[in-house]
Amino acid sequence: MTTLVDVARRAGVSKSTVSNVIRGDVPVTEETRAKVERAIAETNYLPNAIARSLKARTSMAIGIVVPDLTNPFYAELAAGVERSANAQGYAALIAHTECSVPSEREAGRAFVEWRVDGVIIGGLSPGSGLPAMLLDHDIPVLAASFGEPDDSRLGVIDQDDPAAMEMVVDYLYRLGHRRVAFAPLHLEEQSGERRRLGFEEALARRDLTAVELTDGATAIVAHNDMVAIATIDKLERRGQRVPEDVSVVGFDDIPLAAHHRINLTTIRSDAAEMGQRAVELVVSAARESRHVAHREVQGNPLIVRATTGPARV
Amino acid sequence: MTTLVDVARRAGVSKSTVSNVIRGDVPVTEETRAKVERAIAETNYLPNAIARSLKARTSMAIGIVVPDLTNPFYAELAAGVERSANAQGYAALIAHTECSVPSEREAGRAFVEWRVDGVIIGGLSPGSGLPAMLLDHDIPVLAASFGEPDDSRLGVIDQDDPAAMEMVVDYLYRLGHRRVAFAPLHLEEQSGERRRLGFEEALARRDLTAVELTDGATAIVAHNDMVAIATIDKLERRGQRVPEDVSVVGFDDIPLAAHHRINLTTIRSDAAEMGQRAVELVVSAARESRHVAHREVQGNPLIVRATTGPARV
DNA sequence: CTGAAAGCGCTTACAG
DNA sequence: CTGAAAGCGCTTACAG
Repeated sequence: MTTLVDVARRAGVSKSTVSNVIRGDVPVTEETRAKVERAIAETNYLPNAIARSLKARTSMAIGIVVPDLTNPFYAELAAGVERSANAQGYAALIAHTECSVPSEREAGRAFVEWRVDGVIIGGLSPGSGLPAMLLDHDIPVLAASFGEPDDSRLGVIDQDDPAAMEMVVDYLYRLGHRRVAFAPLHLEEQSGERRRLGFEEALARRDLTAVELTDGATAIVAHNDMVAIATIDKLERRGQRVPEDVSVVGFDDIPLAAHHRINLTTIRSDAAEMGQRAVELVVSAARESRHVAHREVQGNPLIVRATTGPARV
Repeated sequence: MTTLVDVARRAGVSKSTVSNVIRGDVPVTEETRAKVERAIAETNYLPNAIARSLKARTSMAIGIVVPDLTNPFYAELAAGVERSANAQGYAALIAHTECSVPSEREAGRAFVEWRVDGVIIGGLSPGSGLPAMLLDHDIPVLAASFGEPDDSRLGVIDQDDPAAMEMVVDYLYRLGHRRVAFAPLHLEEQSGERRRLGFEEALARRDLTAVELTDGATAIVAHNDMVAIATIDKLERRGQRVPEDVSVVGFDDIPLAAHHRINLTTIRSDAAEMGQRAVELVVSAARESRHVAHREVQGNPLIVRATTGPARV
């Protein structure tokens, strides 16, 4: 692999000069610039980012951790992060953790070893030590789509789960539903409990309590769209009709939710834009070598489609 | 951020010694090891991977490029790659290109600047210069799920698109379909043409030629499951029934294809296992500093489900 | 404007 | 077994 000194030798200048023309923030004679550029082109030289990072003390890389790339919500979040990171000149390191504590620990270690300039977390195991670990190593961290601000250094782009659950329960209540169940995530995820709690509190305000999934629910509120879609699958294979026998509502509004054959009532959440905003916040924190320490909440409207209807009497 | 010399100072030894206990391949007194380990624990030290990489001349990172993370096929491929890369101690750098030539160029530049040890490509724009560029920089490259072996240095885990298309067309032909159309990808992708070509050749063998999508097709073969699912959506919104009026077949067998409400007839392809195998091949090539230069073909069975039926007469 | 020198944080022979 | 030294490929003041 050709290096800076190869180029310098070929162009007959010092390596400082080559570095100067590459970075472009030091004036250079038109003539030397031409010589150097020719040498670069001839050797197909591309600077070694590793060496540059070592000296510059910034990796120009940002980490992203998602529980499950296979869930369109996280895929879009990751894609959004990747796109805007690149646009700002950052590389994206990805970790897919399945909310397993060892994976999270591994990802944390890798990210600090790589000295990433920031990390964006899409989901975590309950009580995960990842954010604190990263924060303690002076890496700005932002929790996207979840997160109690238990650590004031943490950045958060949150969803208002309780408010969303209140809307959902209100809507179902008006449709006459009194036996409502919650379909949790298969993974133990941090905000999982928060959604379920919000759901239960909304029920309690109406003097209702959640029923078991298998206990004759007339409506099911799922932790997210993927769970909702899987729930519909199970229900229908058992011969129950959605929404005639049971209503189902999701969370996320993944693209598939709008499909003619799915047509899922759900809570909208904009993963791509969340990813983009997350990068903005993290990158500006990194540039000022501080933590994000900022919290904002995304609005989450209810989208009514065709998997919900009046309660069966 | 604490460094090796901080640890050395605290432990009262040289930095070589600290390095020795960390890497563990040079014998060290039990006593010094203990001192060093204590210093490491007290300072929360984690070695700087960037410095290590610079010296070791291997980044221990592998790049992955996918056209669209949001397509479950690519998401699973990426997840498979990420998982096995991590298992082997490699970090995963991701690029989402949407088959745009500038994104591909950017990704290529970033990967060689980072001196990644190898890259796995899930899809590319037609005639893309990416593989050659990487290969010329001595980075092993593997094309997963597509790829003419136009460059013998390239690794390929291919699908036998012509054989798959022959199976599909054979199956539809037996069901009586004679007016069959192809639904292409919205992105211009390299293997897109190959699938369509295989499809047309299979038709030609039966003295048939493809009809336009809008020209009264009784069956539609889609480039992949996502396209098939979108096609079903369009068809049904127009009031056509699947499969009564028109049959639809996909390619990939993404998890959703098996959903009760979708139940898509499709060609199976195992993205996760392809990702894992790809990492195996690329990592062993990297270790021996050679190109992958190996080609294998994944088997792709036809999975008949409920979006296909006898041709409407 | 250009170049020599120091240094980023490690690893790796090589002495001792 | 332990440490001093050189070097990975850059960048960054600082002379000239």
